[in-house]
Amino acid sequence: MSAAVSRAIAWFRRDVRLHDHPALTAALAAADEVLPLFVFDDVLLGGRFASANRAWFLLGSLTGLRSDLRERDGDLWLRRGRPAEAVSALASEVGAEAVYASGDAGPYARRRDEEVEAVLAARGIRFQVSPGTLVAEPGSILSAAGRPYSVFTPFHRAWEAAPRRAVLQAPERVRVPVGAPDPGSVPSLADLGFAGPTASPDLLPEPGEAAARSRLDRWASTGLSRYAERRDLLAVGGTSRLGQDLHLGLLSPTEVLERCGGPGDGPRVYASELCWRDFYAHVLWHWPHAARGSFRPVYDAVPWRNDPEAFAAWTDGRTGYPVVDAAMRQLRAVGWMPNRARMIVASFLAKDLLIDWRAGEAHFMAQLVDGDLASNNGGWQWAASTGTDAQPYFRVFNPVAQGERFDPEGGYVRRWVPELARVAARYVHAPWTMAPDVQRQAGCVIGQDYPPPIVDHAAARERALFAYRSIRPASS
DNA sequence: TTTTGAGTTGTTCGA
DNA sequence: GTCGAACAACTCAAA
Repeated sequence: MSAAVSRAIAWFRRDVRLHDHPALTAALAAADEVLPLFVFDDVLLGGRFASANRAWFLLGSLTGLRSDLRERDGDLWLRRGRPAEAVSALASEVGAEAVYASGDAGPYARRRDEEVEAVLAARGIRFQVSPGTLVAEPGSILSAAGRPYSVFTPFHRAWEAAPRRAVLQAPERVRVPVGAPDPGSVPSLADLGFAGPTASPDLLPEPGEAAARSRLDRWASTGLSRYAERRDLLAVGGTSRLGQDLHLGLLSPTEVLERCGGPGDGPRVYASELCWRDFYAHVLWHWPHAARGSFRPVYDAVPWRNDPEAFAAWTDGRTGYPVVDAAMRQLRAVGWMPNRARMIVASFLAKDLLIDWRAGEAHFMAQLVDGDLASNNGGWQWAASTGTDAQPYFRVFNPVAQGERFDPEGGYVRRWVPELARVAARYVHAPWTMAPDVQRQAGCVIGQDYPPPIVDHAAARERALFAYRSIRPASS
């Protein structure tokens, strides 16, 4: 190695892309030779929120990143272990002067990066963090009093007013260090400890940046303009389906926001959803305790029921409420469900079944190909009325009314609950109301072909209201 | 410091 | 069937 040649590592984490990548761009600007690296972190792969579906999506996306880098004379180095050790060992081995990475606002990621920075600093290696996983950097959106926001609407106003960085080009060439060690091969899912994705692979989104970019192209040119009217319609598929691409950073949220601009309600409402993603990441940055318990600690006292059978009925999609069961079966089959369905099943678990929302949060993280700690946690706490800017606790979704409103023809429930295939629309969200002869004619006898409701919604609602009221400090 | 207006996504009840 | 009010007070953000 010549003394005149400077070297850096570009450490990929939740930014598995080449387009609009500030950390990679900074590394390439600062160093003559850049070594792209991904580290399989056993803490994440085996942690409480590990997911075979996301691991599958990650592996496919890393394969894509490696081939994209190779097309640019580069490569992708793969290591496994504790990041502080793996990154610093490789940095020393190749004589890197700096390590560049995109910031990650999660509680574990912050601790990990503090440790990495310290270990690198002890060896005289700089650790530089760039933006790239959120539109606005955590800590950058504050009220006039300098305090973080815990209500969405004022956050949204400040977020819209904040300056935005420019979208960056993908590099044309990535020159890697001469004589660098073996890059290593992409492991199998089994190597990472997973038998296989829990969803059917042909129903999971195609991994990789190229596939994500074509999803973005299609979304920006077709679905986006009708997003506002169609996002909640369960049978329509009016949402972007870009969640996994944003979670893994196959797409930069800044670029997605720029591509999805324009007049009309569709772009406006979609941009606000990107803002929600930032909002919940900022909330966890400022209040990391929310990752483990209620944002408002008083709600840790809700008397949740321990009911493994009811929880299993919920995860299996056999609660007897068609829209809940359809959504839970879709989740298991394809590793995804639309946001409206997430709200319905979350409300059902937390309110109708009065089961701790954290059990539902964990189930979602195990299954969702787009599972994201901050967004998932924020959504669950919203549904359970325990979070920032939560819905009032006395709002309890009625699963029949939600079904009738957002799946009026019943196409969604019939697709995922085939027992209901021949039930007429007027009964399809409450099949137990069919007279016995109608049940027989529809091939859906309650208690035989399809379960009766696991709880009576009206009674369950009263139970939830009582339970939540009981822990209010003002109540007597 | 005090005050005031506002707060993603609903449901139920009674007129 | 449609409509408005009640739900139950609370916290936040900003004037």
